Amino acid sequence: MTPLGADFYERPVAEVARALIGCVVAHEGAAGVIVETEAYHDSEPACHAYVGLTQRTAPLFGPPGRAYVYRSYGIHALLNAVCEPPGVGAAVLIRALAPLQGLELMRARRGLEREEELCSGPGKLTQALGVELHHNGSDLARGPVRVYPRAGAGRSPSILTSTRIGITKAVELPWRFSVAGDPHVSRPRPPASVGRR
DNA sequence: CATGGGATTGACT
DNA sequence: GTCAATCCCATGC
Repeated sequence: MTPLGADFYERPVAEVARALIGCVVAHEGAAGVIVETEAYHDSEPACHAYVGLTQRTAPLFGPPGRAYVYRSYGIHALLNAVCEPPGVGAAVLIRALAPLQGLELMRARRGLEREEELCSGPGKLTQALGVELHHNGSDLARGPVRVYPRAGAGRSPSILTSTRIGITKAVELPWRFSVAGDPHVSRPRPPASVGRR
């Protein structure tokens, strides 16, 4: 299986966020299917890159297909995929996974048993996969954190479009994408009626 | 150099 | 439902 290349990420960030649903993230003996994402772009104030090029935001303005990992609330590492051409600050936040492989490793890292709780949130999935701050800027095609295309010939999942959560600015943008009815999506879960496609 | 604010989670009332 | 934990870094004095 060949990981997704830079060309996959070098297009409008909301488009990539939707396309990443169903793709697979793998690291260090564990992997999961992406069931929830959010898009961020330097043109809107909820995005870290809104402040322009700084030490913190440099990876966002770099080449697409790299990881942007940062610490949230002093506790959690959050994983993003950098998108759009160099010079544009944009990324997709990976918000939730359906555990696929390495479940026992995930349980050990999380200190939990229930499969639904292993990766159902952006801070949870990084802990379950063992993704840390030092992965910031790493290449998502070359690893150690890798992203693979949607598996097999199966139909694409039914995807809900809703507003992003946990932010205070630009809350109206419909840039949260999730698999309809999937139990691994983080809370609050979008209502089943919102933006179904 | 000091300060303030999070793209969250889990424990507790 | 409420709330604290805890650290990076952007900003302002």
